[in-house]
Amino acid sequence: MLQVSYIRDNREKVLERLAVKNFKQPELVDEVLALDNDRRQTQNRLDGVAAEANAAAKQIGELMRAGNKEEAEALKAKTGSWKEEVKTLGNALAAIETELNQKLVLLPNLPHSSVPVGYSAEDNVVAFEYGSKPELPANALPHWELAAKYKLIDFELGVKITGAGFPVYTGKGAKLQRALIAYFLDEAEKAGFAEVIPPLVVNEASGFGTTQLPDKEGQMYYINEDKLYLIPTAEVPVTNLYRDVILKAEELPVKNSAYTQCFRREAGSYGAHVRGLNRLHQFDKVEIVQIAHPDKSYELLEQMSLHVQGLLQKLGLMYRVLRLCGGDMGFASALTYDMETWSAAQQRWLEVSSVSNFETFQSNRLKLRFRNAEGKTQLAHTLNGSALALPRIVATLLENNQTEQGIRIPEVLVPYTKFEWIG
RNA sequence: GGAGAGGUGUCUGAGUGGUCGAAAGAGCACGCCUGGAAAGUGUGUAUACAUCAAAAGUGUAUCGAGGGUUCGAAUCCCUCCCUCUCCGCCA
Repeated sequence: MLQVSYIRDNREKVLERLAVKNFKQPELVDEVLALDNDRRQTQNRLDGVAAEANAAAKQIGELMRAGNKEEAEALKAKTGSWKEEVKTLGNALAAIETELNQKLVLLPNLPHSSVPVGYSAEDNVVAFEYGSKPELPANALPHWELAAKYKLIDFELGVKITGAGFPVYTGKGAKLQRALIAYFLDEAEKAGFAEVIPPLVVNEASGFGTTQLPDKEGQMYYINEDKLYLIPTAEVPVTNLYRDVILKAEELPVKNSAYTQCFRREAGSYGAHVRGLNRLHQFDKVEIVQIAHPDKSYELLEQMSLHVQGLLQKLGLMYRVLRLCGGDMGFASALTYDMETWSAAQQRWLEVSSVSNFETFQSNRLKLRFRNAEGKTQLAHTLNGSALALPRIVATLLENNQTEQGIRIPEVLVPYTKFEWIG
């Protein structure tokens, strides 16, 4: 969430930036500022009264110790009104803060100056395109049919034991999953990301820290009995590793990678675009996360983008990089690149990665800070990216690499799969 | 699931009504000492908010969370949360 002090000092800029994000309730900014003003005034008065009451209490203690009971009693008699006022002002302050926070969490992050103006996915800018469309055999199949033909993924079996969107990977399909996970983790390690295996369920505080809550609880599976959420991405547990932490400047950047399964309710999705592996309730993903010094975060974002692109290149996939426009960017992001691979049989682009810099938007909620050169605490920047999400990579691999003889496994994966062909 | 113990600063740990943001030790930082290091020694070492142009300073809050008693709460009372130990179950 945005820092109130920043909004206070940069009202015009905040409004101008929110407009780029196509934010519909700019009036919230002034409401926040008014409440902030209230808050400061109220706290000021409360602090003053509390100071008087504290001083009196201290004096009473001294008088009692000196055995001066009469004066102590006289002073006691005067404390009643302060007590009342402290309570009243305290309640008022709490109410103001509650309202302030309710409004504050509704404000999205401010987009970086390089973010293109736009309203929807149509307005995203293609920043880079790599590779060329593969030539497929005449009888080319979409991945869900390939998966059935070679017995790689059984969607119906998943429906039986769980429901739609929970595929069962079988045979070489299962091995391919494991190979991709291991390959992505190894590549992340080479790039300096330290692997962690976090819990797959998180508490409410974690969901709030990375901004899934309070807004997007509908996207997450919730375990009512224990008040825990199934993670929609490893971003949530991994970034929350550093909640309430003050890092040393020399510890930055913190770089972690994690493979987790991800769970998304994706309520209301249907149709051809969600067929097969295109959209699942449970899927595998390797995520990379960084905690960065504010001066370095954009440089690191570019590095993460290049890391993801390197993976796609080594897998031999045609892809493009999108610079998301303000209207299509996530709530918490300041700058996002989406990577999409070309799915040759479906004849469409599939999003396989999203790399974002959240600046201090998450760290402000997480209270994730570092000690800067002046020895003061300062909010760190958080970044993350998928490197990579498996299902659509698998979809693209199957479709784009299909031949008359079967499906060719990319060279870099063979040491992991231990087979070169599916077929 | 049953029984018990406990939550204090970076850590260990003292503190059962006032002088406690909190002893002591460890750690860490800086200095002295040293040819250099170790040892020794000295000093410092929470966070947030407010006030201020800013810093200094000052005020307020925070000893798991919330509420209560009291002039005054880390300390007493209530509720909740969490952790640990033992037993049971179990990969």
